[in-house]
Amino acid sequence: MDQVAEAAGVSRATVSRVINGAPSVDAKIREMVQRAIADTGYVPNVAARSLVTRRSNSVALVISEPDRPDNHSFLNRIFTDPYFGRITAGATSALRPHDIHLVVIPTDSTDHHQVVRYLRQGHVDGVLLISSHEQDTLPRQVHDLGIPAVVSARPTSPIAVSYVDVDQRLGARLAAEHLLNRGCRTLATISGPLDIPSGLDRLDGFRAFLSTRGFPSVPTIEGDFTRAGGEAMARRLLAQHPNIDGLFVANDLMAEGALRALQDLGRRVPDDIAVVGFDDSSAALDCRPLLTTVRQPVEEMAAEMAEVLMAHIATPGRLPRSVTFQPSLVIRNSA
Amino acid sequence: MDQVAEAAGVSRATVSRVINGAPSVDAKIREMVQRAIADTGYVPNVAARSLVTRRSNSVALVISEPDRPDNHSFLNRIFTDPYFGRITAGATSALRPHDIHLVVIPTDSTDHHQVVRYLRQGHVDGVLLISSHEQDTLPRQVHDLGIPAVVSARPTSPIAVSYVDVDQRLGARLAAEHLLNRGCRTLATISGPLDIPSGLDRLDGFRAFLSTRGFPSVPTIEGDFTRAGGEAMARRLLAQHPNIDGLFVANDLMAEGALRALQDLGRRVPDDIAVVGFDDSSAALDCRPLLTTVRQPVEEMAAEMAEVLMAHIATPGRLPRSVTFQPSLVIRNSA
DNA sequence: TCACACCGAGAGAGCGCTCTCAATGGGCCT
DNA sequence: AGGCCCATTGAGAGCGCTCTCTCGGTGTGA
Repeated sequence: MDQVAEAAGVSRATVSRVINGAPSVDAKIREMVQRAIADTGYVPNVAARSLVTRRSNSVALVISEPDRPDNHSFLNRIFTDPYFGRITAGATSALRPHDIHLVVIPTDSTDHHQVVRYLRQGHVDGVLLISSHEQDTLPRQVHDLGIPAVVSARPTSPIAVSYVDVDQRLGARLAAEHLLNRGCRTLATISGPLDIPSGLDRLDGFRAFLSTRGFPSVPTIEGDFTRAGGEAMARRLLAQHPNIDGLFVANDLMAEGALRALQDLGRRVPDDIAVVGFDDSSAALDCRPLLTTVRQPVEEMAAEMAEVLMAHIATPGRLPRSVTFQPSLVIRNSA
Repeated sequence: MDQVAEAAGVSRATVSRVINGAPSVDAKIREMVQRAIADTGYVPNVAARSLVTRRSNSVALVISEPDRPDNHSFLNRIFTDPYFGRITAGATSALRPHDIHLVVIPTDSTDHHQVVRYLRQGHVDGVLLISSHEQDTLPRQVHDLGIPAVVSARPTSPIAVSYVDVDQRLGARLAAEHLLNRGCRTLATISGPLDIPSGLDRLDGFRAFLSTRGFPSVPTIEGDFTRAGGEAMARRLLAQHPNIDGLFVANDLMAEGALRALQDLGRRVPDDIAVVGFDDSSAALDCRPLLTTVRQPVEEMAAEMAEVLMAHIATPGRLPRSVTFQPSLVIRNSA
């Protein structure tokens, strides 16, 4: 930096001002400094900068997955579910204009300690926390750290924290309505894990709406949000209730598996049985027939999370607030 | 830190020594300091530390994907292909004991500039670079930066850089051998993209071995390593060559798609046509029938990449070296 | 013409840590 | 017993940057 200052014939302070875009610099001097920077190939030292600004200009995207008793590692699940790619894309797009970097940290409950230590050390200015598991203690721990944070869904315990969510119940209702409108009269659902709020809310919303329309009870089977789980649950569901003609599956990945099971069982979709998914992820387009599904604007939600987080970082005392997005129905070929 | 020093009745220097595990500290004093640290809840400031040590204790995992003309974003591809989850898991496991953090940076060619800037700024001590695309300029750019780096595959241009790879040709040979041993006599392959070394090498190895066994020409169709691509290519291949009885698909994801196509076409697997994949990823277990495939020890390879990188970081002048892993055949039900 | 205000640039003090170098003290050798 | 050496600890100088405070210079109004 001293080199640059000397090359431009100014003081370090002025070089700093130019780099940080301070308005009070003469245009000519600014230009000289910029040329000097280009000539010397100078790159600011981030450590020194954050030492004084107490900003790292990066935020963590912590993806907290419960450890389930299956043979797939949580990393594998995270990198296989298109949902997380959309989250990353959305957050990145919002952060990039502010030149803030995203550090992706996948975790399961076994290394919460590591994550907390990382956050405490001040590597990042704030946290985007993707946590859906009800028993997950990470939201509370992060909250107690006092570091700015935004959570991806309504927290299960009453923590004063900002969050962004989609109206899950409304989404389920859209699915139910559509199935009824098509003429389906024997509805069923493969729910998500019931220890996850989104799983619970979608099931609740689906049942609640149907009961107002004269369907007091609906065959339900609990799934795990994976493709293989969807396939297995569909098989089991149809074995128990062979005459189902409308199926709501709580996410697209399971719906993809369910469609495969239905095909194996010789059911035509949507003629014999109509299927509606949830998410509108890329998996919906991998399905045959193409999946009718409830669209969750995941990218926009992640971007909003990032915006809210940046606001919290900029204004430390800011009160938590929540933002709810509306889902919409995307009609394709499966229903 | 001063607080801790005062509480323990020692100097800052001694506190620093305790934190960094210097051996020359009296056991009693060490203990006092540790208690003081616990009492005060002291956490070292990483920025100040890296300012003086010139180490960030984190490395970047840069996943560079070519931008292909499809409707899925590269982020979606990265977060959908199980391969990257395995890479992350392997690298993490090797880095964790050294308390080094992994910053995952997905990128396509449009933001190489951003990535390079990030690396130049000294956020990380080194780079694990996952880059397979032949025209990818990132390996060269990273190399020119002079920052320690390890690449995931044999670089296409002759760059003096360490890399870790699997013996692709041998893997393809294992597949070919297995198909012949089963009695298949009309073989074909769905290759990977031919502008990617792994795609090319697998095709080459497959053909080269078969020609030594009296099969001078093998029907080949170029795929794109995606599930949908595998399905489409399998359809096309079988339309042109209806009597194929043995198929080598250059990765598991495409093989999954191919199996789906074969099922649609009414071919029984493996009785009518045997299928061998490549990777042994979790997708192999999503297949019906379970996929016979060439196992690539991706986790181990990623861990090795991390080890080599740490060696480079510890010894700046170290000469580049390459490590090649052996693939193995995993026999399941599809062949 | 003078005083005042305001704008732009420089000087210098840290940010919190590590690490070298010097100092102190105890043990051991002669 | 004296001296020397090694083992520990303390003191203090930076690491590279930002930012406040100060100062010089120019413009404006009376």
